[in-house]
Amino acid sequence: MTAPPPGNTSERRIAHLDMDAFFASVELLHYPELRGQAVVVGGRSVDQPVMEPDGSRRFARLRDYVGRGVVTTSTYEARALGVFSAMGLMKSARLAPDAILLPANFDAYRDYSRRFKTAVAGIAPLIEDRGIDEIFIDLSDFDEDSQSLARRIKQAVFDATGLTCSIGITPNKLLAKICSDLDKPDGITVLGMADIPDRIWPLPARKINGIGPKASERLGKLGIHSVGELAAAPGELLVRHFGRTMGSWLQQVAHGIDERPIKTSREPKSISRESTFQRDLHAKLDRDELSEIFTGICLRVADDLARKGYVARTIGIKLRYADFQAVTRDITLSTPTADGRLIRKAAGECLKRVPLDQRMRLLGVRAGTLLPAAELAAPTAAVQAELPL
DNA sequence: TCTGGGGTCCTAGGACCC
DNA sequence: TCTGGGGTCCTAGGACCC
Repeated sequence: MTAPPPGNTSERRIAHLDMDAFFASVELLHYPELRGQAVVVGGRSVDQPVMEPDGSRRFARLRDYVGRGVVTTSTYEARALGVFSAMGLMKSARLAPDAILLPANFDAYRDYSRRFKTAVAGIAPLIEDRGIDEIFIDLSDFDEDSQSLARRIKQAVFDATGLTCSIGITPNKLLAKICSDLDKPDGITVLGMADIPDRIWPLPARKINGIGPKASERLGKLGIHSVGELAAAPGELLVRHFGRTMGSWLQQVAHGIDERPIKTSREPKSISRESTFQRDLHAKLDRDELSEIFTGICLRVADDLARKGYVARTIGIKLRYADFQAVTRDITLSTPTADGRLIRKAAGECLKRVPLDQRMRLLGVRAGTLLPAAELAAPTAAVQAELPL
């Protein structure tokens, strides 16, 4: 490799790889007869397909669903009918009553997730995990041109899983993330900083990772809809409306600037479990049922902590009332723990600090300020020195 | 017939310490 | 009597992402 010219750092090459309709595509591997149909994955306690005497399979339909589930993923055919992730299943049933409904099978998705990540790592090892179905890859050290590199990675993913993905390759994570979405499914998009005015500025500001529904609505009220309009907006206007941090960030990203490095590993910050009830429950009227659920959630958090090897110094609860308003409470312990009974006790203290006159639809427990369990077991010399004899 | 579950990051006020 | 500021921890809420 040649050294970058003085006064000019060499441009990085960052890929974002996004699996196409991941959960739904894994399901289609198992039920190939559903290819080409509107298929939705989601819901709790959705029936597995039933094998008929003639060897065909009978699938649940969206119209038959009753409950509080949401769409986890849908095939492109279902999306064409207006059915997208996070939409309530009851609502999506109105749009696509005949769509096939399959229960989520997370063990299978995790398995395929490992497979595609391993396949990519065989080519390019500098990978940042971004969840079950997407990754960033640092390709800066390759000499190969981006198109052929992308084709090679996509082929490796397909060979390992039978699944397609879409890849964006650009100088940073921000642009790569936008670009992997520009030619979906099964696409490759490569661009450099010089392409920003033509390719990025016409896009809605909402396409930027970090500009969500609230921020894009506030931008809209300022007459800013596209990334280009955001780039043209006076910095002082953005800072006035969004604060200094967010305002200057908006200005940076609108010009495609993003220096965040690829993070190949990271420690978890919190571990939590939550549960939405089949029906809204009342603290007093449904006391026993609620107490059992609460303890169960605490024990699952304790189990997760133990399995992953962490102890937590803060324990918190989350509660969502029937009107969907959410409240949280948390408490810091003097000693970090992964013990289910201590977590239950701490969470119980938190629950006492919350109004319980309204019915609730959700209860959750969170363990935060995590510490590797090994560090608790072996206190440092400094800590030991402070212990009384 | 509304709206899952697992996360991260940011803000902001008050306590408390120096 | 009036006048400080910075830093960190704790807690609550909210935006956002997959």
